[in-house]
Amino acid sequence: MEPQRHPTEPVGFARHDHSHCVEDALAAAEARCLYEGLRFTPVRRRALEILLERHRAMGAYEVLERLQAEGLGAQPPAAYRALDFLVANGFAHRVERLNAFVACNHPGEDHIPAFLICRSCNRVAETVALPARAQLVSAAAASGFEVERVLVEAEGRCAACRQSDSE
Amino acid sequence: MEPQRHPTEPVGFARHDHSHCVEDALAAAEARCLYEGLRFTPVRRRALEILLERHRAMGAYEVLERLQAEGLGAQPPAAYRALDFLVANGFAHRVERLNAFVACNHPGEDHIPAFLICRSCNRVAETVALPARAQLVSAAAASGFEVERVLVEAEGRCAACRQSDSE
DNA sequence: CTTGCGGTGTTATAACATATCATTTAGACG
DNA sequence: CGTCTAAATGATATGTTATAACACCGCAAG
Ligand SMILES: [Zn+2]
Ligand SMILES: [Zn+2]
Ligand SMILES: [Zn+2]
Ligand SMILES: [Zn+2]
Repeated sequence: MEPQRHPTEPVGFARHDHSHCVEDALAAAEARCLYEGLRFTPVRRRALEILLERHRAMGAYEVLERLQAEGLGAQPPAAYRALDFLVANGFAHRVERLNAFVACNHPGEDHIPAFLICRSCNRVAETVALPARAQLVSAAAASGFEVERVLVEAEGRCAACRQSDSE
Repeated sequence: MEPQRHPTEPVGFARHDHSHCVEDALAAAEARCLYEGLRFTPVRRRALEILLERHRAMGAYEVLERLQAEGLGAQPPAAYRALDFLVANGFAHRVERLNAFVACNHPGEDHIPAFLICRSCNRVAETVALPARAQLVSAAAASGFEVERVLVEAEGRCAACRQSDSE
């Protein structure tokens, strides 16, 4: 119900002060919405908070469950609408491989995300994919294809899971 | 029901001799299965043929429909099993963005596919993503993440669709 | 023959996503 | 302040994609 307070919760695959990262990201989102005239409604705010709390990719129905528990929308469309808003405005990304959503690690930075997805613990780390995009754009140009959006996702195993495997 | 015979049917976004390309790919798959001791059963063979005929990304249920029409399996698992076999052995790829499958353009070549997906006509062209993989692997190494599989998909518009747009 | 394994048939259900229409709310405007 | 409008939400229903689970069959090794 309330954010986890352990100061070294893993995010992506690194440890960090989780309580601050949730608060900061939420505050930043709030500020940016105000600035850009976007409506950061309770459902949307809470949906982002849910993604941030876990710092994992979460399915829409998983988010929905938590919204329901607090009376913020009871049906699938509520969750999808909130998540669509977050994705459309760069507060979160959709991870195609998992049919799931994850809070953005570089909000407000105008970037092309790339994801590292651990197939054991399902955690997701976000990095950037600019070189991949450049390569693809030039490859595409040969056939007259115009690239609008690029999606880069790597599947593998994170350090922690590889470690625990060999134990 | 029977393969399209138009000699300049588009594949990916280029034109080519489609009738031969279906036959050739099927024969090559057959040969490779024989060589590697894989069982190229009627359902699997026909599923690949269906993907090749269209040379588009097809949903599992779309493939299923066509299999059903020929009495080759009536339920979803039949299609998923056949498609899983094709993907596992490199005869086809899964396009995550579309939750769909497409016959491989470089069978037997041990490659990392990248896809160009036209958001208008839904056609898919396959190209290669080696540089993207290298970049990702090195980015991942910093956090101890081991990349096993890389997925690169670009969304945009093909030459034909851009053309017809401006008309 | 018989035993095991891979492939298939079949049922049921899980998981993900959207169309549609009614209702409410927030803000713009006169 | 009222009233209009557009955006957001509520609610119902349904569509789409994917898998779990178990039964059965055929083939080939032992
Ligand atoms: Zn991001
Ligand atoms: Zn892990
Ligand atoms: Zn391929
Ligand atoms: Zn097109």
